[in-house]
Formats: sequence, structure tokens, C-alpha cells
Amino acid sequence: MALGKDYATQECSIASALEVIGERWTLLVIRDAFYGVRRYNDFLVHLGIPRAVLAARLQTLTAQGILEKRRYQESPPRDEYVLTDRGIALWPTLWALGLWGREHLTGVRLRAFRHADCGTDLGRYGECPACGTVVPVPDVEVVPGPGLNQEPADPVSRALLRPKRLLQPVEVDPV
Amino acid sequence: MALGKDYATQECSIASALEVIGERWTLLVIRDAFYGVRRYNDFLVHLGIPRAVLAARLQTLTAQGILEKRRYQESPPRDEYVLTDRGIALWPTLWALGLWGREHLTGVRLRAFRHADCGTDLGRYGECPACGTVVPVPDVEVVPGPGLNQEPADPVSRALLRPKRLLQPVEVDPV
DNA sequence: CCAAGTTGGTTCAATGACCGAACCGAGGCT
DNA sequence: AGCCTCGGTTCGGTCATTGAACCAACTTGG
Repeated sequence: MALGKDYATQECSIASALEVIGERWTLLVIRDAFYGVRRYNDFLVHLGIPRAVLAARLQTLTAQGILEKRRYQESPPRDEYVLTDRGIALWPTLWALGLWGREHLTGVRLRAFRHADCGTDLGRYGECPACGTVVPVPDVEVVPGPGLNQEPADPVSRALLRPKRLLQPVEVDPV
Repeated sequence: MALGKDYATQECSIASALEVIGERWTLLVIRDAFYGVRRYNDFLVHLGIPRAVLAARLQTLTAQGILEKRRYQESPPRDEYVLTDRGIALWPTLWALGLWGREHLTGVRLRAFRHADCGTDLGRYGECPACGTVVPVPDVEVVPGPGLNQEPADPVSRALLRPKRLLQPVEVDPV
């Protein structure tokens, strides 16, 4: 977007935030990172994003300290992208956005989000109604619902059909 | 963006939401609507957005039922754009985004948001810590802080320097 | 009445972002 | 050697955004 041009004059933390995460695809990359997607190729097939755009987004997100590029094997050298604390702090935003989309657009609940400790569905603000506390992101369990396509083409979507916690890396079956 | 092309396949309420409000400028238009901006020209000068883009955004937001175009005088015919319930439901998202921007990017608190009934600053989820309840959007009072430019060029920014409630229309002084 | 101003747009050419496909290089496997 | 995977880069074509100019309806000032 090269947002800075106009957004910078906005004297507003919302505008500043949008400069960083407001570009096309960016929030979907971050959503996938919460779902445990970590590798270039997995983002690629799961999002259907152009390669050049993905490379650019990963680079700016890394530069902004939202993702961290981390070497996870030496030979061949391979890196993964994981959310930093700053990235994890975006969870309430994503949660609110998803809630709005579900209630005002799709109308269907495709996945359930639960407090892993007690199995209770999260409330409107991401809290656990049973425990009365805000649930830390790693304690949120994602349970895919029946509304999802059960035979998706790409292996990442297939791996995400299993319940798992947020941030926990997806295990993509090699074909 | 003409997002639908790829986003539609995403089986995700976040993706659906981004199709509707993910385009450049859209969320800033909505933010301004919360601040009480209602008229084409006021959006224009406050955001510094190209006219054609503003017209396009207002049209899609109206078509999506997020804004409502409402005739407020007959002669000359003049319309204003006001948030619908669906639009007002975006407040938690905007709040979360603004909080993230303030804590992780700008670091400065430019405006205070308070529960108008008791004057208490809102908590992290937009609740009133004193009353222990979620504050309805029209009961949120915006108090501009000293970090803001006190002599902004455009009349809308100047009008917004006075404390007021969300959704309450701005009163722009004619020059 | 006429001229100028206000409001809310539309149109247009130029620029920039995004797209999909092709290519590339490092390293491993057989 | 030859082929595969992973993580990119490069490239031409297309689509969105930009800023400036133009336009139409109506009002106000003289």
C-alpha cells in the first residue's frame, strides 16, 4: 500500500495500526500464524497468495516485529515464521473481527474456540465464561466444526481439521 | 480490492469480514463515523482521501448495510452517512485495533475513552472497570488529549478537539 | 436576475500494487 | 548425474489508487 503517505498524518493509533497490518493479505497471514502455520510453503498453499506478495508480507511483518524468522534446521537451511509477543497481542483484534464476520456476514460458526483447561466456549471478549478469566492465547483450543469442507484440496487445510491449540505448529502430512 | 477472488474460498469469518472492510481507507471511514463524521465533505477533508475512493467506499459500505445514507434536508437535497447497527457492532474490533496500535506502535495515548456515566477510563475490552459492565457505544465519551495537534488545519479535526460521545454528530464551524 | 460559492459527486491519465507464471539457486535423495 | 523440494526473485499484464480537473444542482450575495 505504501500507506505512510496519507495515514501518517492521522494522529490516531488505529491509523498507525493499519499502516502496519492493513495491507491486503497481511491479517490473513497473521491469522494463519495463530493457527500454527509457520512455513513459507504452507502459507502459500493455504492462502493461495501470490509468491511475491507472501515474501513481501513476511518481510514487513518480520521487520515490524510481529513475526520472527527462526532457523529450525541447518541442512538444508530452513526458516520458520512465528508470532512474537507483539504479534500475539493482535489476537483480541482478530477475535473481534471474526466474531463480527460470523454474526453479521457468514452467520455460520465454522470453528469453535474453547478454553482448553475446561472446554468452555469463549465469550465475546475471548474470556472463559466458566472460569471468569481472560484465556491466554496458547490455552485456546480450536475445534473445527462440521460446516467446514471435510476434504480440502491442500494439505494444510486438511491438517487444520484436527483440533489443536492456537500457536501450536500444524503437522502437515507429506503426500 | 475486489477481494472476493481469493478470499471467498477461505471458509473463515475473518476472511469474510476482510472482504467487506479490508480495503484501503474503509476502516478509517468507519472510525470517522464513530467520531461523528457524517458528511461527504467532512470525511474528505478529515481523511485526505481521494474523492473517487471516498465515493466508492461510501457506496460499498452502504450496500453492505454498515452505513445508511439518510436525507437530512430537502433543499438542497443533502444526505448524511450514519452507522447502522451492523456498523456499530464493529466497535470492539476498532477498539482492539486501536489498543494494539497504542501499546505496540505509537506508545502515546492521544485520546481518552471514558464511560460517560461515571467518567472512568474504559478497560482493555471496552468495559467500564468501575461499573463492571460493557459500555454501550453511545455512552463512550471521547476526550482528546494534549498529545494532539491543537491547531489542525482542517475544521473537522478542530471540531473533534472538543470532548464528545461516540456517534454524536460533529459540529463543524463554518469558516 | 446574474455571478460566485457550496456540496457531492464523476471522469481521466498516471502511478503503484497485485497477479500468475516462469525462472532460479541451494541443498538433498537415488 | 538427474530430479525433487523449499524459498524465494523476476517479469509482463491487469487492476486499484491517486490527484487534478470537470460537472450539476442548488443557494446566497449583489
